[in-house]
Amino acid sequence: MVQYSAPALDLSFAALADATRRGVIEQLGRGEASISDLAERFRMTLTGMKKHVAVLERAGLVVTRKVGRVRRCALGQRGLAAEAAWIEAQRVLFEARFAALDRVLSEMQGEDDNGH
Amino acid sequence: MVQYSAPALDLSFAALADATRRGVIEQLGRGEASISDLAERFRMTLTGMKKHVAVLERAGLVVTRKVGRVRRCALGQRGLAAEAAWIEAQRVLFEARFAALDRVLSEMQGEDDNGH
DNA sequence: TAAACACTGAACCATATGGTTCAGTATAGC
DNA sequence: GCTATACTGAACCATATGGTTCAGTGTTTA
Repeated sequence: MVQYSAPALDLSFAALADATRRGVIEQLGRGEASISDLAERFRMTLTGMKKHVAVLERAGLVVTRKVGRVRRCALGQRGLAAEAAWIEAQRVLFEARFAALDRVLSEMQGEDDNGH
Repeated sequence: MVQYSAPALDLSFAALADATRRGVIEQLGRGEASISDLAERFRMTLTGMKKHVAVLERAGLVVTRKVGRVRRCALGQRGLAAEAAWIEAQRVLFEARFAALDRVLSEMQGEDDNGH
């Protein structure tokens, strides 16, 4: 594979490409949680959940801190702004292209005025 | 791994988690292209690019059709609406949580009125 | 009809992913 | 101090990913 770099969007979209991790984000949106909390809710071993949290943390979507023997997980400050921005920019293009197509189609249908 | 299902968001976020594929989407936003066009622009073999296009197609982000010996690739009708919606919903929560934190912090700092 | 072109598919490779178990380590509570 | 709790790390497994090469297949075009 020979990965030379893993820019922010690579990491965050990859992090979002898993239903469990999206669930974790939704969950943390309702409040902090420990690894145990999350592991129980998503029916998974502690080790498995810790890996998911590590992926989210590496992507900057989640932050954690150790409090006694418990690791508390919370949403990261960075949020999803960059991801939202990229998607919005593309959405505009998607829609622009189909709007253009629609115009062409309606011109082809609009037989009351003659094209040149 | 034992993947039981691959819902739409899994496929599309996974598709977006690669810089080449995001580049292909941006490119197709400026017009249709053949596999050869894309392979050349992204310095890759035809076979490699075809795989990327297949991933985008499976995610519903791109559609292709064969015209003679050329495969023409274009943005898919579905667009990125579902992905944008999920991200926006989470962004609201991210921001709500930090807004709440900010309120707590500024209350702690606002020493002109006494807390109870 | 022969040659060039555009793609396609199979096989291969190295590494990543999503899980597990098992054996620790550090902290909390009786 | 002992025990239960909460996590951590290493090792393992099956499959997926991101590329490649090589050998076709179907289409143009001269």
